[in-house]
Amino acid sequence: MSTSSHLKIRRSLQDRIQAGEWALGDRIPDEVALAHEYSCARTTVNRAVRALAEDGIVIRRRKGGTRVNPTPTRQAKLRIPILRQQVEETGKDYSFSIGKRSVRDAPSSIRRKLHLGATAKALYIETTHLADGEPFAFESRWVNIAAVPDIAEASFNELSPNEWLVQSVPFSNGSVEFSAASTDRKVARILCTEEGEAVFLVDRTTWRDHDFITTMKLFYQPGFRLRSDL
Amino acid sequence: MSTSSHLKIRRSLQDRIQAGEWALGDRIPDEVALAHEYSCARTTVNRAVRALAEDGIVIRRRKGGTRVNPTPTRQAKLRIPILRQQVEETGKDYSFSIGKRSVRDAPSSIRRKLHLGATAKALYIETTHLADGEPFAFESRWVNIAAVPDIAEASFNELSPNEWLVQSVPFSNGSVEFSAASTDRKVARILCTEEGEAVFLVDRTTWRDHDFITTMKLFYQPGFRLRSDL
DNA sequence: TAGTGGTCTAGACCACTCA
DNA sequence: GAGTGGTCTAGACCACTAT
Repeated sequence: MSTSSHLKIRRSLQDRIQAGEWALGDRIPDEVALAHEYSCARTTVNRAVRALAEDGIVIRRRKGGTRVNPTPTRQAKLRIPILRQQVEETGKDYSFSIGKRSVRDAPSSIRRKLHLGATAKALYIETTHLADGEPFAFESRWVNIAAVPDIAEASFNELSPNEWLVQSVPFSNGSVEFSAASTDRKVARILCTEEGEAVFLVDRTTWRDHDFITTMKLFYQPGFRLRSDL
Repeated sequence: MSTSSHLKIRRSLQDRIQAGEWALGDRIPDEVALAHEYSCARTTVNRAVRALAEDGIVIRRRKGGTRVNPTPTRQAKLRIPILRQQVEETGKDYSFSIGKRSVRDAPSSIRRKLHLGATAKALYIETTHLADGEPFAFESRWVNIAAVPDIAEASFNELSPNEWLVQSVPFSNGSVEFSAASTDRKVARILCTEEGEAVFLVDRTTWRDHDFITTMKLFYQPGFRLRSDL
């Protein structure tokens, strides 16, 4: 199970940078030199250094060479799991219950967000996600029916709207926003907590090409934490 | 400015997956077949498909082939900028002010977190980060002096503790946790907001190899949102 | 203009794992 | 055992950009 050579080189270079062999902003040897030093093909060095660049450790420019990133900005890769997975990872049973479900005129804020016309109808669904029967998160979602007509007939007996959409429109584009919110009376009741409590809020909007699909707000149980390594 | 071939192939494959040419869990052609189809070397296909695998779009196994990920888990890459950048990106002027600063016996919760001995001293610093003079975030930080002795003499006239540490110990490891918190009286006063208001909280711990360096809590102004594309 | 990274190729051998 | 991805090589040409 010998580690691959490009990985060894990658780690070696990262260690040398951490050890201070090159300071922030310093230029490190070019690929040909490193290939000679590590006794391998330039392609292999390229792969190693390219990986460091993708992680923001170094910055590369043709002719300018490769330099240690002078403004290190660590990036966390956040996995955004489906709620079912998020719950099951804690060893609990996942279930959900649909609260409201109706086709309505979308309010103007949602019409703007989803680029819908003034007369467009949208599907509104409220879902409570449960862990061992206890409320885990509350989801309030708008779906652009024109983009996903099948959803009008989905039963959501087996799959939550969340999962249904993921399976139906996988790998669409989207954006997420994380913030903190105070529970209003309604959300507090659903999450079995006090009004005004601070909860973690995820705001997510999804589209495919130029068709806006859905937007949702997800209010997590107080105490929820989203964790990631750097 | 023709796009590179591996990128074209990557996009083409992703489009074909989105278009439903292969369903979730389906196997896509192997590298040799794709290389023939796209009239290029297998190496080039490999790079394209490898990128898809890194994004979680497909799952690869030797002998098993490459399959469309049946449980698509989108991952957001969150840039975690230095606060100065975060403020300046909004077009405002960044500044900071140091509140408390003292060397103390670390409380037991911090000692546990940083793996410090019972007698270890630690540096405690409170920093308020300002945007155009208005409070933007409040930081409460513990530093393991044994790991970064120089920090005892740092003046923090130019650089905030945050920036000082990034420059002094770049590319260390760490973890981040995002959550929501209610402001207590002290934090509310510093952020010029009401007690009990919901704020976004970042909890971050950093180490180098096996030396624990620092841990901090960062309370953002109410209304702050952390955004990312999927 | 020259140096450096970006990409591509054709071929090779190996490691894993499915049947 | 055999099929597939994982990696590596040696060489080539190109694209960008610092000087």
